[in-house]
Amino acid sequence: MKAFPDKYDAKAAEAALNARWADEKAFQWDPGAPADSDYVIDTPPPTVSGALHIGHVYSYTQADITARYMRMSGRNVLYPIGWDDNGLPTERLVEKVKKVRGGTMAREDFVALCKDVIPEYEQQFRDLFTRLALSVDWSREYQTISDESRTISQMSFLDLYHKGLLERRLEPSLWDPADRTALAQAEVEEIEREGKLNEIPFQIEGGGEPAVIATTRPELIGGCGALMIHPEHPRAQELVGKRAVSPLYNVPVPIIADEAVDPEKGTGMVMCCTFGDIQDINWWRAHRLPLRIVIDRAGKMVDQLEIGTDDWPSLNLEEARETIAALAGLKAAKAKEAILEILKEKGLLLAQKTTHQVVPVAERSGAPLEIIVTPQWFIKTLEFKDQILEKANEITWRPAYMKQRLESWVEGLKWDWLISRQRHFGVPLPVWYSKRAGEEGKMITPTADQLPVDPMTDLPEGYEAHEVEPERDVMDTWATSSVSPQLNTRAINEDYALDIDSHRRQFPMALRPQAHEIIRTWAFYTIVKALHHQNTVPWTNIAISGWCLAGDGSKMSKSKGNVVDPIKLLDQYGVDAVRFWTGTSRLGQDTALSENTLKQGKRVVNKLWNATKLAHMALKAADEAGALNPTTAREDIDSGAISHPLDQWLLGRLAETVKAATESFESYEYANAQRVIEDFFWRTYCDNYLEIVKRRTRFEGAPSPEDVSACLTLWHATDTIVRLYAPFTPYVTDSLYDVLYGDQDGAAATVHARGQWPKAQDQAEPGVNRAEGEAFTQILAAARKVKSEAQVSMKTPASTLTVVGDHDLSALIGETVEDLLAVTNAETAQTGDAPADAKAAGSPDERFTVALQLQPQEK
RNA sequence: GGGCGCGUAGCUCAGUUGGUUAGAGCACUACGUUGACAUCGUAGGGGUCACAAGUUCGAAUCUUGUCGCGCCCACCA
Repeated sequence: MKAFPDKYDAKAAEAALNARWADEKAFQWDPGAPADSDYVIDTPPPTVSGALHIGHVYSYTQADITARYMRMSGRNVLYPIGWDDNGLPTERLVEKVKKVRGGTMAREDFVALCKDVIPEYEQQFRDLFTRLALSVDWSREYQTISDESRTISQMSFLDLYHKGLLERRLEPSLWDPADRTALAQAEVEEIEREGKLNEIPFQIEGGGEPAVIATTRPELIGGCGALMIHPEHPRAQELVGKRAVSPLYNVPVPIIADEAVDPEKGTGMVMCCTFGDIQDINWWRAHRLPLRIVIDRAGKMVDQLEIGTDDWPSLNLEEARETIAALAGLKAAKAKEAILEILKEKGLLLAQKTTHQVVPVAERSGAPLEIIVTPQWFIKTLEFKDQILEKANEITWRPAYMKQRLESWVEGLKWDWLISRQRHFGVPLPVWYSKRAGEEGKMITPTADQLPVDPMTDLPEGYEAHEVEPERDVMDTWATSSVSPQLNTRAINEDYALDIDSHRRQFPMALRPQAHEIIRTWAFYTIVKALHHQNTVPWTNIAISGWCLAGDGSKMSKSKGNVVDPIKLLDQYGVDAVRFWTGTSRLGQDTALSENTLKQGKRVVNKLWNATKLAHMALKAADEAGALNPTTAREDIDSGAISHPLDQWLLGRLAETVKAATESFESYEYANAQRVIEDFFWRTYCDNYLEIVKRRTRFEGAPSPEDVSACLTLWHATDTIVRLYAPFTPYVTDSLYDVLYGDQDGAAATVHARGQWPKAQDQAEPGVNRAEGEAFTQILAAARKVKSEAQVSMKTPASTLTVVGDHDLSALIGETVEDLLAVTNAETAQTGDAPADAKAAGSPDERFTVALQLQPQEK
C-alpha cells in the first residue's frame, strides 16, 4: 500500500493516467481471448465539421460508462473509434478554413485541400475523447475516407450492385439547388412559413367557364402537364375529358379526375407540374403525363423550353416565349414574384390568400428542395420494408420505445435510398460507362481485389482512357458510415472480405450507441446494409442517447448564445465530475446541463478521496502491524476474521449494492447503478459506518481481533467502492486504486482492466445482520436528533443513553453496545424509562425513542 | 391527423412486478465542527404525485378521458 498523497489534483491525475493507459494499452481488445467473451461496440464516428460540442461529451460518455462496465465485468471489449471525415459537412469546413469553393475547382485539388485540413480537426476530437477518458482502443482508429474504408465501402457497393439491390435510375428525385446535389429522403427537413395560395384561371378549350386552380407555385405553370380534379367535384362531369389551356404558356393539357385531389382545398382543382411535389410524381406516373422540366439544377428557370413542338404545343407561342424570356435564369423564388406580376397585369390572378405553408428544405443548406430528373444511384428499400422491420425487432432497443421511431420512419418511406451525390469529397462510386462501339453506356465495375478505385483516375481492366466515361458522383457519407460495423470487422460478407475471420467472429456486434436524431439515418441505413449483405442484424443492442440541453431545458444553439464549451466545462469541474453528471442521465432522455449535478459530481470525487484517506490511515497501520491479510469479504467472514456484527452488516449492505449495480448495468441502466452506489457510499458507508468504526481503527500497536475485523472490512469496502465507481469516475478511482495496489505484485495495473468488477461470489451474504444494522442506525439517528434539537455538538458527552421502553438491547443491535456508546459519546446504555433529566427524540422510522442525559459542555 | 415520451418539493430528478408515513441533491431554516472531507456533518420546514373518472382492501404506480410541454411520422395544390 502506497502512502496517501496529500491532495487530489484532478488535472494532474487526468494527464498521468492517460499517459499510463496509453502506455499499457489498457483498452486493447485481446485477440487471444475466447470469442464468446467478445463485446464489440459500433462507435459513432463523429462528423469532422470543426465543431466540438457538449453533446459529444454527453453521448460518448454514456457509451463509455457502459463500455467500462462491460470490460470490468470480464468481457473482451472491442471499442474502436473513427472519424467521419468526408461528405458535405467536411467540405463546408474545408471551404471555410481555406476560403475556397469546392465547386469552382478541380476535384483532385479540392480533395488535396481536404486532406490538408482534416488532421487538425481530428486531433481536436482525439484530444477531447482522450481527456474524457473514453476507453477506446486507439489502435483501432479509422477514418471513413481511408483507403481501407473506401475499399469496404466500395465492396458494399459491388455486393449490392451484383445482387440487383443497387441500381442507377433516371427518375425524379429530391434535389438541393443550393448544394447542387441529389439528396435522400432522410435529409429533408421542413420549415414553416407564410405562403400565398394563388387562384389562377385555365381557359377551357372550346369555351366555357374557366377552370380555376389554386397554387403556391405559379412559377411552375410552364411545367403543367394536366389539370386534376376530384371525381365528385361539381364541375367534374362537365370538365373531365376536355382540355384546359395553361395561362401565359397557352399549353393545352388534359383535365383528369383523380381521387387524390382534395375537394376541400383551394379551389378543388389543381395543376400537375413536373414537379412541384411528390403527388405530382404519382400523377405523372399514373397518367403517363409528359415530362416538362422548367427548373434546372441550380434551382433557376430554364431559359430554353422546347415549347411549340408536337409534344409540347402552345396555342399562343409568342406569349409563351415572352413568358419564358421574362423568367429565364431567375431563381424559383424570384420567378414566382415575376410571374405573379405578369399574371396580375393580365388580370389572371383572381385571388391570393395567405396560407400557412410547410416547405421541404435540405437539412444541410436550408434551401427549398426541388424535384428534378437526373440519373442517380438507389439502394432498394421500398420493397424491403417488412424485412427491415423484422430486423429492427430482432434488435434490443434501449429504451424500447425508441424502436417506434424507426418503425414510423420505415412505414413512411417514399423513396429508395439515394446514395449518389454530385459532390467532390467522398468515396467514389466504382463505376465506368463504356464508350466502346457496340456496348455504349455499359456499366463496368471493378473486381474486389482492385479496390479502392477512383474512376476519375483509375481505369477498368482492359480499357483505355478514351474507351470509358468515369462516374463522377461520390457516395453520400451515410453510404459508408452505414457499414461502420463492417469497416471494423473488415469484411462485408463471405464474398467481399479483407479479413473474413475477424468478420465471422465480430459481426454482428454487441452494441450500437447513438443519438436519437440519427435513427432514421445511421441506424436505419446500417440495418438496411446488414439485411442486404447478410440477411442479419448489425448488432444485438442499440442504446439511444438523448440530447444535452441548456440549463433551462431549451435546446443549445449558437443563435440563442447558450452553447457551452466542453473544454471549459471539463476545466471547471474536472472530467470525473462531468462524467458523474452524465451518469445521472438516462438513455433516450434529453438531459439539461445542471450546475447542481456537476457540483455534486465534484463533491463525490472529493468524498471518495477523503473517505479512502480515512480508511487508509487504519489500513496502513494494520498493514504495518502485519495484521492486514484480506482474502475476500465472504472468506474473511467465513474464517471468522471479520467477526463484528456491524462489519458483517456493512459488507452485507455492500453485497446488496454490488448486486443491484450489476443488474442495472446488465440492463444498460447505468444511472440506476450510479444511484444505488451513491446511496450506499454516502449514506451507509460515510455517514454511518465510518463514524461507527472510528473506535476500532484508532489502535495503538498491535490491533485486537475486533480492530482487525474493522480493518479488513474497511479494506473490502474501500476496494469495492473504488471498483463500483470506476465506470463513472475513472480518474479518481484509478488514482485510489493505485494507492491501494500500486506496489503489490500480481495486482492489475488499473482498476479498469478486464475482470475488475466486484464478483458476487466474493461478497458477504447480502443482507446479513440487516435487522441489527438498521436498529443500530435508527438508534444512532435518534441520538443525533436529541443533540441536534438540544443544539449541541455531536461530540457532546452523555452520561446515559436510554432506548426507551421494553427492549432487549443486545437482541436488537447484537454485541455492539460499545460501538453505540463510542459513536454517541455516551457512558452507559440502558433500556426502560428515561431518566428525568434526559432529552429524548424519536428515530426516523419511529420504532425507537432515545433519551440522552447530556453533560454540560465546558468551554 | 397518427404515434411516442414527459408532467412528483422552489429547482433538477428517483420511485422496481400496486403495499405502512412518497425519496435524493441543490436551495431554504436552525445548530454543530482542531485530524477524511467547509467540496463537511446533524436536524428541520416544504409535495392534492398535472386534472377527472374508474378498477382495487389498497393507486404516484393499472385503465379511460382531459389539459400542458417536448419529440417522431404523415399531410402540405
